[in-house]
Amino acid sequence: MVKNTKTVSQIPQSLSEQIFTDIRIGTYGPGVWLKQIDLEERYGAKRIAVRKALDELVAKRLVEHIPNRGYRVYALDATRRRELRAIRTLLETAAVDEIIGNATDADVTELYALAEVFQQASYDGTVLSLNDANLAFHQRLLKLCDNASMVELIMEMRARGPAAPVTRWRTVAQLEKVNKDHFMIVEALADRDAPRLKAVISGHINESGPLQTGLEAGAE
Amino acid sequence: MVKNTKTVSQIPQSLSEQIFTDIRIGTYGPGVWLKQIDLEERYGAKRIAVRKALDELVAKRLVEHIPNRGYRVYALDATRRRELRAIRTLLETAAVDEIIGNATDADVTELYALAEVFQQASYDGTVLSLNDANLAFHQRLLKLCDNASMVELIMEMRARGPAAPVTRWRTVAQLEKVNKDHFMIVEALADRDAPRLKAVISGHINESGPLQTGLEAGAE
DNA sequence: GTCGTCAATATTGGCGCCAATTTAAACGCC
DNA sequence: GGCGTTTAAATTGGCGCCAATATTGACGAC
Repeated sequence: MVKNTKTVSQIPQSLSEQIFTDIRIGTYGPGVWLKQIDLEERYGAKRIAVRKALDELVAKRLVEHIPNRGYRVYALDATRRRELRAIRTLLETAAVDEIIGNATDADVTELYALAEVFQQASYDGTVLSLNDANLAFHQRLLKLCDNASMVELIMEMRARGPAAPVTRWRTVAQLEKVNKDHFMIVEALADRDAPRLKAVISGHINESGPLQTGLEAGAE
Repeated sequence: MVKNTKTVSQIPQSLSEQIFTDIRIGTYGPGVWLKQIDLEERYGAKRIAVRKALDELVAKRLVEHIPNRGYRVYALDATRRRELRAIRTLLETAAVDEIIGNATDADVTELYALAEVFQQASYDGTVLSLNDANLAFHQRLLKLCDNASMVELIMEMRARGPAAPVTRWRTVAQLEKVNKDHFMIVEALADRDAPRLKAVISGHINESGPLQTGLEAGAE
């Protein structure tokens, strides 16, 4: 129906977005030091650009800056992750009422297609394409929310969460769970069933990356 | 009871905080261009520091950056303000349950004292001291919320809102309303009455700066 | 008199260089 | 042989300079 597969932000990427993507993919794990010289070489960028990008990532809470030491990938502890999930649950379930109120049949059809794209990617896709497909699905869903500021905030909170390989898509079982969730979301939306949609989304946030092993954060 | 009047962040202020304060106070109104040279002189800072501070404020959504044009104070339109109020209402009412669960009698006493400090400042205080007193009250209230990330987020959302003289503390009547709200908040908290506290806070957010005149935003 | 064009001015923004600080290593002392 | 101290290397971070870009004002044509 729709070919919105990986048209998220392909070609014109700023440096901070490139680094962001690499953090998401797992190139730089939690706690890893981001040396300016390395980044200069890797992305073929000048010193100034690297610093600016790093400062932007600090503002986005993805990287922490320690004066005269450098920048390192932020490592969320278990408490922070829990708090973040609580915030996301609150925001994303709150958005449901508006979403359901605005959803047309065409929207439901498109979302179903995007859920299928993700399912396909979960078999033959890379970590990157999985992330893209997942992002596309959720962005399409949130587009139905009138409150644009709320949508931005939700996306920010999603970005703050732990990166991909460490906590998500870790096992096939979890991937299956996510897939199932997506289709349940579409279903609940098709039925205009707000309570069910909220329940599914809540579960999607809180049960997709369960039982954190706790052996991250202490890199280097 | 407590002398926490203006011990918010007095002496060791970063440049971005200084500019932030000036925006809040109304030195720089919405839409005003922040020329780097002017800021250099005003705060006696170097060019680099000014740029870094401005970039930080951009990240905080208080200033917008237009390439090769410069930085200007962000001017929220009516829609954005409404959306922001909705977000704040959602977050701050959600925090109420935890707040009530954790509140001790000592907390209530301290909050009452802070409400009185604000009341005093509303008679003989400057715009700055009013802001400080208001901030102190709300920070003390939020300290009762376990979810530290949520508290941070709420403070961020508060900071994103419109600055002081334009929309808030505009009339004596509004100031009275705010004062009354503060004491109603303390009262509802003393009674551990969650629904009432939520209602008061919701009103505090949505009715304190009512009926925006609409004659801001177009400065320059 | 008004509009379009062009020069002059002002402002932003990138870059290489160097000082300040930290980290790692080597050395010598106990 | 282990540990504290000193020295050397590496990294970060600030700064002045200059090019790129936008804006203002003046000039001239219609």
